[in-house]
Amino acid sequence: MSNSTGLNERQQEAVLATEGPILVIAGAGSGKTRVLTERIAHLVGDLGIAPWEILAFTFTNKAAREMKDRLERTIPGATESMWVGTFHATGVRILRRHGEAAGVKRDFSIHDADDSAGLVKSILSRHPNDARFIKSPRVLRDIISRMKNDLIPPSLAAQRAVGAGEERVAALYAEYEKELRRQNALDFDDLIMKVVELFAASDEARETYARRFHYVLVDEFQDTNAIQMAMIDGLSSVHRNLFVVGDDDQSIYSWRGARVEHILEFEHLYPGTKVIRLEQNYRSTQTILDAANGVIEHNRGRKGKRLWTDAGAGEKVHISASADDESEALTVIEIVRREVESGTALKEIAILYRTNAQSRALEEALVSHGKIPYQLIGTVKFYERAEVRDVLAYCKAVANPADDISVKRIINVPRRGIGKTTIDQVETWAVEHGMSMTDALRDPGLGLSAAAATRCRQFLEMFDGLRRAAETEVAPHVIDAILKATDYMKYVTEAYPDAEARIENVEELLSKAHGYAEGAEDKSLRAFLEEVALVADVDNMDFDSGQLTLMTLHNAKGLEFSTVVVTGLEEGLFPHYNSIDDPAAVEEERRLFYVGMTRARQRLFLTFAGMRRRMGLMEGGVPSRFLNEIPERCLDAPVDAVYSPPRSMFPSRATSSRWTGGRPFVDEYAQPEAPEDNTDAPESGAGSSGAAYAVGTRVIHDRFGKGIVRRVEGRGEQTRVTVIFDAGGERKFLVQYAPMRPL
DNA sequence: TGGTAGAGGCTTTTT
DNA sequence: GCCTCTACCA
Repeated sequence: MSNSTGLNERQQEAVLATEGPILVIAGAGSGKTRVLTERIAHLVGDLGIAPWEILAFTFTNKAAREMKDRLERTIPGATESMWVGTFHATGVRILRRHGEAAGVKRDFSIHDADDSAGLVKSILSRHPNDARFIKSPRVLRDIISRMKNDLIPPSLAAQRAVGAGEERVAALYAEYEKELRRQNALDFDDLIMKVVELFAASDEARETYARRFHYVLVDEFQDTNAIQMAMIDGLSSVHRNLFVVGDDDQSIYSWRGARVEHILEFEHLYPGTKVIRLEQNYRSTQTILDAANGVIEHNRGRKGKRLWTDAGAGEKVHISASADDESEALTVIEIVRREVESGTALKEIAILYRTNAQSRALEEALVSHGKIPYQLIGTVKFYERAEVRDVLAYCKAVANPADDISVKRIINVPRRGIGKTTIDQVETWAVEHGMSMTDALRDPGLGLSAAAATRCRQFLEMFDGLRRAAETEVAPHVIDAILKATDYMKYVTEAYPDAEARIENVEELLSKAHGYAEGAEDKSLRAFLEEVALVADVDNMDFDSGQLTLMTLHNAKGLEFSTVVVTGLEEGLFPHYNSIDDPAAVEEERRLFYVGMTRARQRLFLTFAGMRRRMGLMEGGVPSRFLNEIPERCLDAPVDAVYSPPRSMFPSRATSSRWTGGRPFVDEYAQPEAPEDNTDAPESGAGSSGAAYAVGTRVIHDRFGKGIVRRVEGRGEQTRVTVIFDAGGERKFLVQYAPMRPL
């Protein structure tokens, strides 16, 4: 066996077991990436398997690139014909070749999440009655996405619909699909789903791939959803050499349809599966592992494993409390400063948080401190900036003129006097006649006013010129032509006060296109767009630039750092409000915390704040239940000991907050509650004023007005009530502090 | 048609 | 607290 020295017994077993279905349960830091690459190297280098007979799925493009790089170092040239990529990228590859058998035209556009939401929005605008019952286009889009990921087509959704609401959702879903087809576009989910449909429709297509791929490997298997599983199953249906690596404890994407069950049930799905467990950790200290193990053991739905290391105990996990999010940020800076002082490189430090919104306080503190260079992953993504999206919308429309979402975005940018009225008119005509908007513009029956018609004709002339350019020119030249034809830079200069930064972004897009054209085989605009559509923010992370990294816990998956700070460990934030009532959701939050903790090699810091600005309001919080789940011997101080900041820190801040109305700092730690059995019991709790609340009590809140108590939890000082307000909305309060009384 | 100001919604996580 | 959408006026 080549290059496999230094592997432990279990790892070697995983590398060498090449035939049949294999499930590797790989704990955090157990060297799974190494096993994956060694295994491929073994297949190619020792067994003489052709690279093009191997297919490997990774979670991000970055992971794919890294795997290829590692392989290239072992076996130069091996990865050229090997398929290593995300499910989405692989789906596109298959659909460009064989999509037509599933009704997918070759020049399809890829609609990203924003495009899809825009499409849903325009559908809802045609159904004002439905729009009233659906909170936002995004919500409906997410519902549709979930159905697609669960392999539910519109017809099945309609069949299964219970009640008028679900029937309408199914109908809107059907219309959404119809619109995508009219626009010759696929959304993210389609990139996988259409492959599954293709395989179902054409055995020939399926077998073409299944015969070719003798070995199929899947990384991060715990985060695959139903369509991905169906795709994997189809692709491995001939040779059945399916090798999946995952960790049920690190499943954090159930909200995207991912199913841990795929790991838990793999052995039943694929009889004869060999299961290999990797539990030796090569990353963290024993103390960090003990802390993480202690937390994750509170979950029920897991296969169960216990990570160990021979790296030694190391330092205790550090816990610190701050009065509010601003001082938490200062604490973080202080931690970073000391780490750097003691010789840790900035690029070896990561600050993690549950929600992107938390990055603001941290970033502001870093900016005013001014001496710590940092990179922020994931907030305003490059490809989501308005100016970048504008230029890309031109590209997409030029590559696929049926792409109405893109056409609508650019038809009046820069301003050319084609306003809302005209656009609506064109769109209505297009939808009614089943044609694209650009075709509708050419339709003599459209009947625009003379002035509007002239402007539209001018637009079309320019647009057609760009189309001709796209047929022959490489991507960067087409973008150049777009910028010139529209005088886009001049528009940006005039339209935005921060034009300079925006121009830089456009220039960066252009240079990305140049870079792409230099390396890629297919230099066409369409190919470039494909590349761009599938990159995630994580793909652009740079860990060699000597900067501190700030990102969400989700983004930290698969990474490791010498020092990790997990911030915002408060009930309601982590675990998040939206999860707190659902035990399964809390377990996922716990897994997310587990993922965060196990990113750390040497030192782990956990911080929380007594008050936090949330959507503009100050809200108080108690330490996360997760902190109490860490064995005390692993901590440098007991949670409740750090959680008693001097009261004097508070009044001035608290009284200035609109939300708390000067409520005092909660200074005792609230124990996580026993499973609640009093959900609807009319149990009363005593408020600070001695007022009693029961389910159904009418109340008045100083800020939110009148409402009715829906739920009472806890007792004594910890009594919390959930109130539905007449004005709409539902909120949970600690009775003791809420400016509220019974009516 | 385009500009502006005020209201309202939003924030859980993303390929 | 910020961003986006809408309504209204020029």
